[in-house]
Amino acid sequence: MSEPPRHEKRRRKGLDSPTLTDVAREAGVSSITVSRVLNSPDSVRESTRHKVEAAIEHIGYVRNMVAGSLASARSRFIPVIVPSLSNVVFIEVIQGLQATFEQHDYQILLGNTDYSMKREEELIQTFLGWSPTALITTGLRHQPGVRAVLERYSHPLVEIMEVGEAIDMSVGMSHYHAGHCMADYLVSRGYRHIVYAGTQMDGNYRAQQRYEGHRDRLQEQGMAAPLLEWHDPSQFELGATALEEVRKHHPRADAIHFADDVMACGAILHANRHGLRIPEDIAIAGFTCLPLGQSLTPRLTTIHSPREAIGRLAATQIITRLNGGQPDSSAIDLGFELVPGDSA
Amino acid sequence: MSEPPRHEKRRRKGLDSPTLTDVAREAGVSSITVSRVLNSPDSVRESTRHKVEAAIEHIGYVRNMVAGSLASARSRFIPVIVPSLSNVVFIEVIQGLQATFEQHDYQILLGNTDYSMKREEELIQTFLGWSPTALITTGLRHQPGVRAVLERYSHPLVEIMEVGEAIDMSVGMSHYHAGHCMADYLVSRGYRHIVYAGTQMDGNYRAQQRYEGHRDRLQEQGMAAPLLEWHDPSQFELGATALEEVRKHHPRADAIHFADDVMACGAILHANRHGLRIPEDIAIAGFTCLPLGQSLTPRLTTIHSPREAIGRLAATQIITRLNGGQPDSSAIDLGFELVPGDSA
DNA sequence: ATGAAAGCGCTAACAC
DNA sequence: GTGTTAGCGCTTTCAT
Repeated sequence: MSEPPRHEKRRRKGLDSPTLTDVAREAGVSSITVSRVLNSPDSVRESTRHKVEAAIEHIGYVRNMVAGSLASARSRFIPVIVPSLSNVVFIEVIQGLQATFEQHDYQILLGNTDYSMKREEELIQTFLGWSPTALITTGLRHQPGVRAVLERYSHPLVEIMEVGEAIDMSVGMSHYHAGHCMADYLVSRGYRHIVYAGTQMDGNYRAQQRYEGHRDRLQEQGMAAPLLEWHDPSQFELGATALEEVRKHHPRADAIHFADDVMACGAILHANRHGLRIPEDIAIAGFTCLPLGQSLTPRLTTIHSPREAIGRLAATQIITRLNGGQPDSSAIDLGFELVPGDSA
Repeated sequence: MSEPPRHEKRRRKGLDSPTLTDVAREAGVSSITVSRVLNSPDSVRESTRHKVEAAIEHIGYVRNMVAGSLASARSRFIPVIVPSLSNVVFIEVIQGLQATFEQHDYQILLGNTDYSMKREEELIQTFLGWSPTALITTGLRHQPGVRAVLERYSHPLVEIMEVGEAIDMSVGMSHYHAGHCMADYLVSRGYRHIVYAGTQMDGNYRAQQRYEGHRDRLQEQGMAAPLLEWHDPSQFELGATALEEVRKHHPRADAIHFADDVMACGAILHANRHGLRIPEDIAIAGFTCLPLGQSLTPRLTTIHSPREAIGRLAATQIITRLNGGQPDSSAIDLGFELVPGDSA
C-alpha cells in the first residue's frame, strides 16, 4: 500500500510571511474572525479583537490585499487616467483625488495618456484587469471601443474636466464658456484684433472648445478669430515664440488669447526681456490661473479653473456611490472665474 | 437518501465576466495553455496560440490581474514613495519612472508622505500588502521601524535623491556638495554676507544637507552662515517674504542662497515688482533649475538637479535586477551642475 | 508542447 | 458574535 503522494501543505516559494490563518492560530480563533477584525472591527467582541490585534502585532502579520481583492472581487484600486503629468492642472486634480481617497483607503492607479486616445484604450484595458472599485478618466470623448467598454462598466465612473453628456457621472467646467467669457472680456476692454494661440489642440480638445467659445464671441462682434497653433508641449519658450509670430504675421494684433497660462506667462517673460510693453504694445490673456501669472509684472489676466475642487468632488461622488448613496447630481459644473490682471 | 447540498458552482456575485477557463473551453484547450499564451507566448505552438487569441477576442476576455498576482505572489506593482506632489522635482522623477516602467508593464503605486516619516511607515505597510515587485522610496533616512521592514524586504529596493549608505540600491546626488558648490560660487563672486533661506527644512533634510554644505564653505572662509527658516510649503510668496525679512533683519546681506528655485524665483519676481535691483542690491541663488528661473530677468543662478535621470535610472536598476542581472553599481551618484545666471 | 491537480490567502454565505 | 465550508481566477508543479 503506497501512501498517496504527500503534497507539501507549506508555501511553494520562500514566502514565509505569516497569513491570516497563522494569526488565527496564534489568537485561538478562526481565520474569519481575524478577517473581521481587519474589515469590520465593530462586528467583533472587544476582548476577541484585542486578542487578535495582539497576535497580529506579535507575529508581524502583513495583510495580503491581493488575496482579499480576489476573494471579494473588489480591489480598492481606483484608476485615474489623465492626458499629461507635465501640466500642473492635472497634478492638482490628482492631489485633490488622493487627499480624499486616502482617507477611505482607496489607492489611485495613475495612468497617463499623453493626449493619445489610443493609449487611453490600452490603459483602461489594463486597469480593468485589476478589478477596480471605480474609474476616473479625463474628458467626455473616447474612442468608440473605449466608450463601449465604459458603458458596460458597472461601477462608479467619473469623467472629469468637462460638462456635458456623461456616461455615468461628470465633474468639470465648460471650456466653451470659458473661451467665450475671456473673448467677451477682451472685446469689452476695447481689443479689436485678437489672436488665439494654442498648442497640441488636436489632442487637447478642451483647448479647442475654448477656442470655439472665443471665436463665436468674436464673430458676434463681426471680428475675425485667427488661430495660431503649435504641436509641441506647452512651455514658456513656446509662448515667446507665439508672441514673435503674432507680431510678424499679425502686425495689427492688439491682444493674444492664449490657450493656457504657461504660454501666456512665457509671452510676458519674453516681452519683459525685450522691452515690449504689455498691455500697451500687445495685451495677453491666459487660462487656468497658475500662481506664476499672478506674480508676474504685469499680472496676467486669466480664468481660474477649479481643478483641486474637481479632484475632491470627483472623489466624493465616487465615495458616496460606493457607500450606497446617490449623489445629488450626476453632472457637476463647477464653473470658473475670470481673474482680471494688468496684462489685458 | 438526500443528496448532498448542491453548491452553485457559478460565481457568487453578478460577475459574469469570462475567465481563463471560459476562454480555454472556447478554444478547446486547457486553461494553463491560455495562461501560457498570455505570459509566455513563445512556449505555445503558433496554431494553438492563434486559436486561443481568437477565443479571447471572441468572448471579450479581460485578464484578471488580481488572481494572477495571488497565484504567482508577484503583482507587477512598484510603489513609489515621495514626500510631495507640489514639488515639480518629484513629478519629474515620477515621469522618468513611469516612462520606463510602462514599457515593461509595471504599474506605479503613488504614495505621498507630505514630508512625514510616520506617513512613510503607514504607506510602506499598506504597499507591502500588494506584494510589490520592487520598492522605491525617497531619501536614506527612515524611522527605525521602516528601516527594519525595508532591510527584511527581499525584492529590489531603490532609495532615490541622495547618495550614501543605501539599504539595497540608491540613485541620486549629493545635496551637501550642491550646497557647498553654490556657496563656493557665491564667495568667488565676491559676496560676503550670504543668508541661507529655506522652508520645511525639518522634514526636508535634503535642504538641510544643502545648508550644511553652504555653511561649511562659508566657515572655511571665516564667514557666518545665517539661516532663515519657514514652515509653510515653498511658494513664490514665501520667496518674497524671505527677501523682505532678509532686508529687514540682515541689512548688510548681499546675497540670499535659497533652498529651492521656487522661493528664489518668488524673490526675483518680488524684486521686479518693487524696483529692487538684482544682483546689485542683493544677489539671489536657487537650487534645482526650473525652467521659470531660466526665463526670468535676471536669469536665476542655480544648480541643476538630474531628476528625470534619477527616475529613469532608478527604474532601470530595478528592471535589471528583476531580469536577473546585477547592476553595475548599487549606489549611483548622478551629480549636479551649477548653472550661472545673472542673479548672482 | 500541453495538461491535471493543487493550491495562493483571503472573504461570502450560511450555519450555530 | 463566531465558525465552517467553498470558492475567487489564476499559476505552480509535475507528469506526459
